Amino acid sequence: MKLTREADYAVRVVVELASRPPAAIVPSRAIAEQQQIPGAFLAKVVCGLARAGLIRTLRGSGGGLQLARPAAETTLRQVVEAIEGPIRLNRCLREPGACPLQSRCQVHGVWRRVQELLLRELDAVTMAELARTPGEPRDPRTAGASAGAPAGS
Amino acid sequence: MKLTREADYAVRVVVELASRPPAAIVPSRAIAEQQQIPGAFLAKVVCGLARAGLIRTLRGSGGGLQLARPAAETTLRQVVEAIEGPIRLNRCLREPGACPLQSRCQVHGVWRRVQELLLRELDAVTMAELARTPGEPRDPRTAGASAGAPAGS
DNA sequence: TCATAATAGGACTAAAAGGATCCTATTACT
DNA sequence: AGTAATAGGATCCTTTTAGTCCTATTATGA
Ligand code: FES
Ligand code: FES
Repeated sequence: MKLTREADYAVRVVVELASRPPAAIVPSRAIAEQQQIPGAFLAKVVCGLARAGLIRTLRGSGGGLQLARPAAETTLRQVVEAIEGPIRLNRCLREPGACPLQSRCQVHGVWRRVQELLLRELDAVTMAELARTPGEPRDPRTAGASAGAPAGS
Repeated sequence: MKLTREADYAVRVVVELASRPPAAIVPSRAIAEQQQIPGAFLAKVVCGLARAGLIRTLRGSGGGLQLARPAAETTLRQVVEAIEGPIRLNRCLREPGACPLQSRCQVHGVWRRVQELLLRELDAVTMAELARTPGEPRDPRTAGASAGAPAGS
């Protein structure tokens, strides 16, 4: 019932890319330092993101990572599912027929409803929104654009 | 991002108990058959539920499981958390300070909001509601206490 | 052009959690 | 007291997760 570490890192990577100028090429090492991700582990995360088509990678000297699409067109759900696969709260929601009791299972409907709610929520958040730093002004120009800033923990 | 199997089983156990007469004593074997849970694994699930105080166990011949409280007073969240521990979508929501970036992390607020939503939803569902079978009538023979071995399959 | 340095890509290994099973202690019934 | 039925806990195996290492690829500069 919790996000994997890899997915957490993935989100940070995309947010970091989204908070830079569009189509900027950023070496993964810079992202690792900025977001406190173990450098060696980052490679694996990047691989998953690239395979899902969310980012583009450029090898060789002067290479790095680049958003494949505008940040506003990538949702939080897409990033998480790129790493973890489709979000299904329970096994029977992933493989219909896995549970022989499904027809008379009273809880099934609840899980499905909650999952739908969760997905809708994650779909509603785009990387562009997350890129606007609430407390720390990364880019001064966009400082006034952000709406109500949620309070930190 | 998915429920553990053990928690899934736990919910079924409590629902099964809730759908019988109040304070009924049901041997775990009957529950295992009714809910298609591996009999040997069920012991572990039961142990967790009993330790959390959700059910009461009676050892020895004629013993079995029993709801510790009225079904209406136990929520879906309580059952899940009894097995999995507190529901926290991300590590930084479990241990504040685990992530050094928390102050400037843009995603944190989103996770917290979604988690809050999820918890509220699970809190709103009681075992009594789940016990009422929506469309399918439960087998009348097994509605009583521990009579004999229920008909197989 | 060729050597070199910088970079991502994928294979590999250790650790943790999940899933399941066995055996033992306890109770009631005969 | 003996016996059968039942939960409780300890234990083992499997799967997933987290992390590291090495290799292939590309641009750059001598
Ligand atoms: S069959 Fe899906 S939750 Fe029970
Ligand atoms: S610090 Fe909690 S999500 Fe980033």
